[in-house]
Amino acid sequence: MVGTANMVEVAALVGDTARATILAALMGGQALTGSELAFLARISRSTASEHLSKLVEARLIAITKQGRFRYYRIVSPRVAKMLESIELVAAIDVPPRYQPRSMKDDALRFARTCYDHLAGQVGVAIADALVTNGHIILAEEGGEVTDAGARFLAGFGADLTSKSRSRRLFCQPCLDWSERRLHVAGHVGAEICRRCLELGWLRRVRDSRALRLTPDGKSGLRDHFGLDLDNPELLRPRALASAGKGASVIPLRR
Amino acid sequence: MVGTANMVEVAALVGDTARATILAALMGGQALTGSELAFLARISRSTASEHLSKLVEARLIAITKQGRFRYYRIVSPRVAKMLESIELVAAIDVPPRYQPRSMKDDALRFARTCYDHLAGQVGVAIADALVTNGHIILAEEGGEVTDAGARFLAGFGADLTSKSRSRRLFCQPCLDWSERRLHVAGHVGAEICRRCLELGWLRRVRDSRALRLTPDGKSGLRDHFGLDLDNPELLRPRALASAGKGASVIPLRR
DNA sequence: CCTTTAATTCGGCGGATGCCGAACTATCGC
DNA sequence: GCGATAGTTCGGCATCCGCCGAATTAAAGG
Repeated sequence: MVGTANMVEVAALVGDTARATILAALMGGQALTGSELAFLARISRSTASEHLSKLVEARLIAITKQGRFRYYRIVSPRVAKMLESIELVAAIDVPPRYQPRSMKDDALRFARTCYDHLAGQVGVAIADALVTNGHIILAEEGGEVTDAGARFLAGFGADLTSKSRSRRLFCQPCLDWSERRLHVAGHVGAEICRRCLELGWLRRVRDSRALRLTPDGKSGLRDHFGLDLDNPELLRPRALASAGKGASVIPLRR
Repeated sequence: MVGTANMVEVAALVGDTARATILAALMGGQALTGSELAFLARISRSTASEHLSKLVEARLIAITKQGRFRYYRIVSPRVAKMLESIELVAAIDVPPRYQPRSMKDDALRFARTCYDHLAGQVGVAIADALVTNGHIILAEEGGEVTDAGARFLAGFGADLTSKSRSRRLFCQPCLDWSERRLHVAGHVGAEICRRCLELGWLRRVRDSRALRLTPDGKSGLRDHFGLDLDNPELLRPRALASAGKGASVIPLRR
């Protein structure tokens, strides 16, 4: 049967603990070296090398040589989407009561990158705030930036001009597998993530997809998005006074 | 790491030839019995039973008992989406020149069900026709039914009233892995598929996801959608004279 | 040019799992 | 009830493949 044979190969590649750990790490959006990935997956360099060769050959990841280093990365958004969809099914698979928690888990649940955009409680909270304030419309089947939202995001420093296609095309919903709620993906999501890192609101945590919220980020998200991240009720953004009226512009910093 | 462990399990389940064949068969949208699936996957009943137990336990498929028969089906659209996304990556994985062809392949390429909607050349051609005639807007990131499209589809006999949410929410694009072009999924896609089967335009092929185009279907698609399926240039629908003016109503038949 | 570090290749070990047939259970139709 | 058919469970076989360490290649840098 057409397609089936290769589908098996792809799924089998993901269906191994070491390789899945590698792919999950690369889902952080950063390119990593073989040694780093071997360390993260707790396997020897030689074993990692074998896995990486297979993943490259199957075109799930790509390699960039830089001197004696070889950087690996997810090859395309399509592969990232596939991995997300597997994560999502897997997350729902298991009754929540069985999900063990750890410090590391908590960090990931709080904030992380998902290929090129934000996920976790922070990602969901930002999405909720944008929806509450009428900046975007978000549903499982599609998302859209409103006129007010375009102004607001421009003021935030997100560059939405480059991909000029329809407003809807680049604001995609992504179901968060830890929160099981929607967050913003697509070009809009990528820009929000980029800008948060640029502003120093969030910083990458070494050897992890997790992101750490800085004091600047805490106040920035409060002032600009109406989010109080000290409050355990992260999911209840407050409407901004300025919502829809055009937003204050945040200067570039750092 | 949260999520990773189970993602491995899910992917590993798909990453076996017999199980993938079973899942691919169930992607046809019909519930099938264990014996049928054993036959399709060319394994013994006992082996199939083992595989099916695992798939049920992992909640990728569900079971309905009917007397001494047990019918298996894909458990949710989310699982179907995951399988599609794997198929898509797998299809792109392999350089086209290496794809072997067979009679069976050709039937699948021509027309098939994809969980609950149409795929293959016919699926893509219908989507193209709807776009050409201004009935829907379709892009990789989202789809939408126009006012004219709503009238047209109502005339065709598709029931779009039940799910009353936004027009966009139930017209989802789905990238066809054999054609590598978009076709219509979501509620709209499911209704088009249902109606084509109801009208006897397409019929299911035994033991396959493939669909056979009937003479009625050929004339129906020509008259109502402007498609000439005898023409190898399937992908060039003609604009309908009636497009946008409200469409003729097709009576229920069969 | 020699040391150091990154990465690959190879041989061999060991665990995991897909597979079957035979025995067993469940349900139908007579 | 009894035979027939659908499906499950179990034991055992065979194969696959992930893993490691040691040897090898590649590149950087003194």
